[in-house]
Amino acid sequence: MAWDTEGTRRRLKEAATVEFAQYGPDGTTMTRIAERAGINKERLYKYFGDKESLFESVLRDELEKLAAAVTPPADGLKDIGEFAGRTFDYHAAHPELARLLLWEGLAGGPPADEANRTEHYRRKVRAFAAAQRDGALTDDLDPAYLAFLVIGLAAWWHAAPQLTRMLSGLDPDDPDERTRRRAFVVRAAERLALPYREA
Amino acid sequence: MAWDTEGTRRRLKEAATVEFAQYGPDGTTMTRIAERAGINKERLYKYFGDKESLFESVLRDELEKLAAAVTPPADGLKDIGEFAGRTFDYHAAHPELARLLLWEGLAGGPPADEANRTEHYRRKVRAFAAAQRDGALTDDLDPAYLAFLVIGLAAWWHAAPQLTRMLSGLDPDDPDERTRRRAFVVRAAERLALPYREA
DNA sequence: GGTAACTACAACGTTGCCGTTGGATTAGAG
DNA sequence: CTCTAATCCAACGGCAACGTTGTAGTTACC
Repeated sequence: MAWDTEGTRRRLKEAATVEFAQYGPDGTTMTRIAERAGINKERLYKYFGDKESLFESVLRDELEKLAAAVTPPADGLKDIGEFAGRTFDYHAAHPELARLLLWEGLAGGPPADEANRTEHYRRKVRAFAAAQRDGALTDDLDPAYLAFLVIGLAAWWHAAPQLTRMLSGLDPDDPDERTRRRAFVVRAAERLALPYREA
Repeated sequence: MAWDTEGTRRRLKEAATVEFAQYGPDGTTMTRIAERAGINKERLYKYFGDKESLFESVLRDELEKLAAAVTPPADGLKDIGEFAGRTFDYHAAHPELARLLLWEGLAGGPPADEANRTEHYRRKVRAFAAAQRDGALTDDLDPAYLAFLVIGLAAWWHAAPQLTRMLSGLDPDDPDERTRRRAFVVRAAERLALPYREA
């Protein structure tokens, strides 16, 4: 069988993603990551260094995937509901990302890949501000906070799964429930961000 | 000096609250809790059992404090903006609670004190539904989701502190920044939940 | 004064994880 | 075939955490 170092690397990182998302940086063990990947633990250290570096590497990858999958709408955010809906879809399909972000936030250290991410968010804020100037979005709210909140609309469900269960009593994995949540996210984003319409 | 078993208990729990909020259930050590409280570790086990029980006890207490401090408005939620604002104030003044809730959510086990909390939330949802029937709130949105989102409005800042820093570049502890955030929360809640007004 | 409860202190056994190492296998490249 | 590089395997040292225990001192209460 041929050497497949890229495959080895990929399998390790996939396993690390699952484990980190599930158990967090503290609760995850390097041994279990290696076992899940079916690869010797020693490979982890050769490829990724220590646990912290591995976590950052995992998070960076997942953020890149999100950015690639959920492109901002070309029409200047006037369809902000759908944009929020698509962000929600991504998080629903990839719940690991939200969890990784929450672990990172709770850990409290400096964010991984901070420079790139900051630039990415600043671009988003500028797009929101531009849409406000065009009248596509309400100028009643600060664009940075608005962008922050739209992200929250999509991710908050994963941040407090206990609350959703206690509040609604419904299974988050039920397809109907997911559809309802998505519709809510879309409408909430519209109510928040669109200029008031005539009643 | 007189025995002060209640004081000992309280000091231990306060120390545990700080440590758990900061480092999470995994990152917290019983030894450090005892050191912070200035009380021998062995007392922890006599009073609270193992680490998991202590965490649940801490969380239960903090939730009770929130419920006692932020009472639902008597006027049937037509002033939902202020209600959201007061919830925000509480979380801003007691950031431990949000962090404890996030740790709990990420851990994934069954929520501490589930029965009481479920009942508490169900009451909230009924209040929202009643306000919708009265026309004080829009009936465009599911009351459970709406309640969930209003909580999120107040807590999301603490869930993703990296994002707020990268998006706005501002210090969350700056008083002016806090005032702005509060105003945003109030307006966002109103835009979300109040019936459309004539433009 | 004697007894029971509370507390302090220190050390313990056990367990588990991190990150490393040395050597044995396996596969490709010249 | 030989040399190099990737992988596996097993074990290691070091450390820190959990939860317990035994002993000694302190306070309340009868």
